[in-house]
Amino acid sequence: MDGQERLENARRRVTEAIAQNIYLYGLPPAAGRQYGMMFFHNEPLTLDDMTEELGMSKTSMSTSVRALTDAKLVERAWRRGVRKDLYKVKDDWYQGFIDMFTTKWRKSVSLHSSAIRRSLTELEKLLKDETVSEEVKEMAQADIERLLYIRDYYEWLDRLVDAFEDHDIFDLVPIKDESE
Amino acid sequence: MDGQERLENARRRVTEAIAQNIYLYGLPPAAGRQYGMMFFHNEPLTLDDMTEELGMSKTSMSTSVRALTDAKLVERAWRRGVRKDLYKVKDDWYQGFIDMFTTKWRKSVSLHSSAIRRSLTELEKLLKDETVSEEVKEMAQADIERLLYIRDYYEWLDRLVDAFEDHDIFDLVPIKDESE
DNA sequence: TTGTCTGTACGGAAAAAACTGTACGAATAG
DNA sequence: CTATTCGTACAGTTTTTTCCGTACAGACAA
Repeated sequence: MDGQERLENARRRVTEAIAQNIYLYGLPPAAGRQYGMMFFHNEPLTLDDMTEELGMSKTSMSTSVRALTDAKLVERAWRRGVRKDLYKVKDDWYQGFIDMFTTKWRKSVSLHSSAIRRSLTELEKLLKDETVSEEVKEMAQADIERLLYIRDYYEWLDRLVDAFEDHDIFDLVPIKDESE
Repeated sequence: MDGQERLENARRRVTEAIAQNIYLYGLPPAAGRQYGMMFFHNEPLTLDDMTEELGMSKTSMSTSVRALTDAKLVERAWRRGVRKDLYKVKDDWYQGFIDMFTTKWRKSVSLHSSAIRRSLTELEKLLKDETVSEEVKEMAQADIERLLYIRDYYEWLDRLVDAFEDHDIFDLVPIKDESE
């Protein structure tokens, strides 16, 4: 086994690990392989480069590089004299994690919060309604308590996302200082 | 619209929000609907209850309640005199979030760490090899630096998971005190 | 033991997602 | 202006995932 091959082995192992975990970022494994491939290239790559490297269609490269860009894992690069779009991996993985975490959970919080708010007011109204049977009111009361609990939970989750977005999380879990 | 119906509306809205976000726990929407349904029931439910409530097959109920259990979102309950298996939702959503977070990311860290470790030693060996061309060695050197960076990142991620598992996260982002 | 009931493994059907090739709009070069 | 080149929308195909019905193993009752 020559040097080139051993180098590729080392790269492939890590790339495969990325591919198998990229689902945590909501992306399919192929996007992970694409990312891994880009990660080990010094130069920004064009869609055609990727097509050649991975042996997949250019359309696939286009759609998944877009997904990677949306996920803030990849960004466009510019280089004078090159007309094609160039892409490179963003190199701050800590920020990448934070971006993923905040966008995913912020969306979840917002969706749930509005649903909870609406249902709560609807149930409160129901409690005051004379025409509603006592039996239904009891169930509504129980539901309200449940909703108040999860409302608090989502409020906590929102503050958790804040803590990541504002980098307060690094106070609790600091990044290892290189100088140590 | 009568009271019963309005109650069901309120429940359905929240359940649908759950269904649309349960993918964050790695589960399909149907499992989310199942969870939502269970959430609004006071009593633990059997598989047959769920089949009736959701109009889905018993096999589906079985597989997805297992997935929910594995995800620590649901647990088995016992009730004397009932031979069938009973299930209820776990009521600590904070712990549920932590369980999901830790299992998912711990697995990711461990997979990556071992891949990185292996590839690093392979590349180090390659650097010391006389027969390997200088050109390849340069690429290997660049790869090593990249791998050292992400090794630090995963070490940080591991500590982050610790912070959740050990509940240190509640120091940074406290749960709202009910008495306030 | 035999009969009944419960949960799940398994194979196939239905639904969803990923991937490809063609075709076209936008941008640039000449 | 025309010709070329790039990226992506779209429709169709392939692959993967989800869901169902049957059948069976295990537990319990009698």
